[in-house]
Parts: sequence; structure tokens; C-alpha cells
Amino acid sequence: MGHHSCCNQQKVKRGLWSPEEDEKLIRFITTHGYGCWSEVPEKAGLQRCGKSCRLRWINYLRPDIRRGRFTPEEEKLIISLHGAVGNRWAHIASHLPGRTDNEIKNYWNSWIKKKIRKPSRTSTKTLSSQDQTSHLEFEQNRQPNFLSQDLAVKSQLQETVFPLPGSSFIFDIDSTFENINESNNARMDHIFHETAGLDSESSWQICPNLDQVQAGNQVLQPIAMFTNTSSSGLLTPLMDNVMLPIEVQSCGINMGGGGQMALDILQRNEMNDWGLIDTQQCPSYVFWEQAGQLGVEEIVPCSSNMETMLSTYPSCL
DNA sequence: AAGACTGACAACCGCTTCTTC
DNA sequence: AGAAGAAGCGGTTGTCAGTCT
Repeated sequence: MGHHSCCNQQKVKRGLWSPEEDEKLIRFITTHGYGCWSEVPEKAGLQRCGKSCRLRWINYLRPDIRRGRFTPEEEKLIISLHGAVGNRWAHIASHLPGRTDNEIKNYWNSWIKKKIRKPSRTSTKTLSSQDQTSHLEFEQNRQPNFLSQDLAVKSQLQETVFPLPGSSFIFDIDSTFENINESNNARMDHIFHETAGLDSESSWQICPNLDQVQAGNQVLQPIAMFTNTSSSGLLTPLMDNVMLPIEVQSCGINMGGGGQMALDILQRNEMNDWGLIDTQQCPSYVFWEQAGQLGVEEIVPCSSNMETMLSTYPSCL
């Protein structure tokens, strides 16, 4: 194709750009514009291919470029957007004025490397004897891809995006709030009471604007931020402290803010019946049932709630 | 002191998508 | 409609300065 052949031409320079080359390109673009990139090098007096000129301008020289370290807000946004749209760097960059897809991609890749190297807080936590029993039980059911690198990365992301303070609660459900079916509602009700520390008589409901839960006479604030890209492919507006319904088909209840992770895991395992994550203290397992077989996959090892959940929902086994 | 390692980021490559004729 | 070139995109590699051993 055009670029490939143009870059193979003899006397075309490659590698880092010199200040002189930068100056030539800037001078040309600012006076003439760039209309057709393949014509730029010749007109600007550069021994580069048009593609290289374009990249240099877009990623480095254009005046509206923003350089320097990412702010915490930008970092958070990148993490959130990546959780929603994956490696669509150009899409992510469009939400960060002055930042390039290349810059964000580089940032992401080095950040991920760092995170993988650094042992996670939860994965190094000592398990209680109760935890160890539960952990052992499910070790035996591990899937081949258990604790894959991909999963480790996602767990790290989850730690960052969903810091999980002990007294708060977060959850998402398998349908829009208007369509909670009875069995899901009952399970959610039970889990909610336990998680929020309510007595069994206390009633609760999701407030109409979906950002709070009314429990008895107190209003509780969810801490989670969810994204949903499942149906339209469009990016759901990201809002801190707002709980959005996530469409996890037949997924049952998902607590702990791992909606997208659950979806990934369940889809990867072609789960059609139902699945459940129990994650009060930290993310732990996704369960699902298919053809009479229990499937289980770990998100982050250990959960002090495992026994409780198993006794409450014996159908997990 | 010197070589190995690491992180940051610039640049390239190959493929896909868009545009033009 | 479809061929060809241009532009866009994401994965990967290269470079270099700083740090570690």
C-alpha cells in the first residue's frame, strides 16, 4: 500500500526526528496546512515519508498537544474508559483533550507492567482458616485459565477503580432496575441486608435517580462506578458514585463492582444459566451453573464471605 | 566503573477504514 | 461498483536516560 511503499523509497530517513526536521515540518504545516500528507515531505524539504510526517505532527508537534504527566483525574478517566471500551486508544484519547492515542497507549502499557510486577494487596493477604477452607474447595474447581495474567491485570484494575471500603456496599444486577425478577430480587435482598448490616426487617429500595439506596430511614451511598457497553456499543456516561445497571445476561447477582469482569468471565465460559460473585471484602469468585456442572473462576483470591454465601445459596454447589 | 535492567515515550509496521475518482 | 491511494488505528519495536547490581 501507499505508506509501505513510500517508506521503502531510498533516501527516506527513519528514526528520531532532529530539531531541524521538526522546525521544517512546523514551518510548512503552519503556513500551508497539511492537505495531503504524502506531498508534505517533498514540499517541506524533508527526507521522510508522509506517514512519518503525519505521525510526528499529530503525536508531537501540533500546537494543541498537552504534554507532561497525566493528572490523577486523567488517570482515573483512562482506567474507567479502558474498562468500558478496551484498547480503543483513539476513542479514549478523544475524551482527553490534548492527549494522543499513542501517549495513552504508552501510559497504559507501562502502567500495566508496573501493576503486574507489584504484588497486589489482596493476593498477598494471609487467609484465615475459614478462607483457606473455602479457597481450597474452589481450588479444585479451577478453570484452566484461572489466575491468568489477564485476570491478574483485571484484578489490579478492580482494586484501583473499586477501592471497596468495608462499610459501604456496591452491587449491580443482571437487568435494568425496572426489570428485577422475583428470585433475583430475593437474593439481592438477602445479600443487601447482610452487606449493609441491616436487620432482616429493614426494607430498602433503590432511589429513582439510581445513585442512592434508601434503607430504613437512612440513605446509603454506593461507592461504585459501573460502565456498560454491552448493548449499544456506545460509551455510557461515566459518573463517580453513581450506580448504573449493567446488562449481564442471566448473571444473577454480582456484588463487588466487577460487572464487566463478570461479563467477560461468563462469556468466555459460555455461561448461559446464571452466575454469582460474592465480594464483600474483596472480589473473589464468579460462579455459574451449566448443564448441572458448577463453574467457578477466581477474580482475586480470598473472601471472608464465602461460607455465608455457600450456605445461603447452596445451589452454587 | 561498567554492564544489565527498567521505564518512558517516540517511531515504525501492517492492517483496516475512508475517500476519491 | 470497485480500484487505488490516503488516513487512521493499534500492536510492536527502538531509543535513551536513569537506576541497579
